[in-house]
Amino acid sequence: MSYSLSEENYLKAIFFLSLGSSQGVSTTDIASRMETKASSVTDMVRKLSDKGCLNYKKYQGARLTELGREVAIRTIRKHRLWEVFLVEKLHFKWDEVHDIAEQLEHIKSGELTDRLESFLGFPKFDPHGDPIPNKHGQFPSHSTQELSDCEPGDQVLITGVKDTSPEFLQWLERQELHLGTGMIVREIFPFDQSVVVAIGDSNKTLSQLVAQNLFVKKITP
Amino acid sequence: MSYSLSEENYLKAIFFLSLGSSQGVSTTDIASRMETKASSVTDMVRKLSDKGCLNYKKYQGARLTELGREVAIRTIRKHRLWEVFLVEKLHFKWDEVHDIAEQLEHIKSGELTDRLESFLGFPKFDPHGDPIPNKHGQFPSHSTQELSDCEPGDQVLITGVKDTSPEFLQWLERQELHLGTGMIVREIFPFDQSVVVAIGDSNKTLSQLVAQNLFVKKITP
DNA sequence: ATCGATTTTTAGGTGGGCCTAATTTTTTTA
DNA sequence: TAAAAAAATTAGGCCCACCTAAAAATCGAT
Repeated sequence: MSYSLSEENYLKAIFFLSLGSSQGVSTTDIASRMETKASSVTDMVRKLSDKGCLNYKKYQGARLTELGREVAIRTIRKHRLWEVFLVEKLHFKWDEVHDIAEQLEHIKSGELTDRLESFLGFPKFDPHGDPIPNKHGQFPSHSTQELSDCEPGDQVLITGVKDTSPEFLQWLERQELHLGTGMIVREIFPFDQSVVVAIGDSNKTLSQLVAQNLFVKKITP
Repeated sequence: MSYSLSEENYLKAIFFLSLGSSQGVSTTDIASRMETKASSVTDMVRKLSDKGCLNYKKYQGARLTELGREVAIRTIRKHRLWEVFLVEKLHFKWDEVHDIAEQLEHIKSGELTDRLESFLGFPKFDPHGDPIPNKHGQFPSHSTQELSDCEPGDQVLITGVKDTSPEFLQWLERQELHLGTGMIVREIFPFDQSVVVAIGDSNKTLSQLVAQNLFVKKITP
């Protein structure tokens, strides 16, 4: 069975919307994420259901089947591997790769994906710190601890970003905050939840919004 | 202006069909090359004409405009660069890359193409010996001398193949005939035009059909 | 429980790219 | 040069992915 570009994009969207809730995903949420109309979603959800990728009953939202999950994960895998390629090999910046990877992820060839993975040295995370599933669809474990949930005294490494928009990524770039950057949480201001961190011998103040979008791993020194 | 996958494929087909004749390209020829129906071609040719890629008058065939030529060459450039990537970096065999490159050639990003070219070291020829246009659309010169047109005594290098079908490429592989392989033409049998060549210290007999599909460069020792 | 708001689906339409069948134009050949 | 053959176009329809507008189902508040 083969899947169109649109089908793959819908399955990916539904996969992400399903994370952290065992409920079916609503038509509206899918429409909002895909930037289409609810009626278009109904059409596609029905079609994907016919193809065995979704469980769907009218007015009850969509749930991925095992098959749908596989297709979604395969697509995510390709997307993230291509992002690594674009950054590591072609020296794109991490805020420039999303749109191109969005196209590359639909190239059909399992052999290509696996060879690309090998060529890249079996990376576990993409340039934004998101985990890359292996060819069996298993994700490496990764931190989902947000900087905003840390406490003064914590020593942490930046391991990923929740918001991967070019705007946020470029801002991080200008602040010299990268994956792997280590810092110590000094203080959290109660009135706006902004976070003061020490990096090397200088301090930086990060807004709550920024802190909520940085994934970190605590290191026990 | 953006071009769909189909539009790019039509322009590529018309480009190749235009080579070596300044006539317009017939609907039938395009249909045959694209494996579609003549009526579909009429539709698309009209559309591409509206877009300024073709000059087309009813019943008179299609001629590429400068714009159409640019789009075609850009697509060919991408195709051939990706083929180099697949063979050189991912170690695909030369008979395996066509279908994948056929998909990759439609990825939209001039920046990607140029960075890929640089990453690959500005290759001049693809794995089948076909010339890769540079970013200005200029093709490097290459040999179009067929082995079948050589004469006994000629020393030649294989520089390309005319037929790039997997069948032919695999056959060459099994015969240990590669790009860059050098040989001396020993004899051409008049009754079937088959060619005897010496490679190292052994002789091989190549059928006329094979010889007509091998491009060579004569070397003056 | 019912009314109103919200969500979801249905109905019907659009453009892209393709098809078959019928028709028209051009070319070939007798 | 007229008839036959070939090539090209038109007419009309299909499937995909999308849309708007209208209808139906569900949810929430009183």
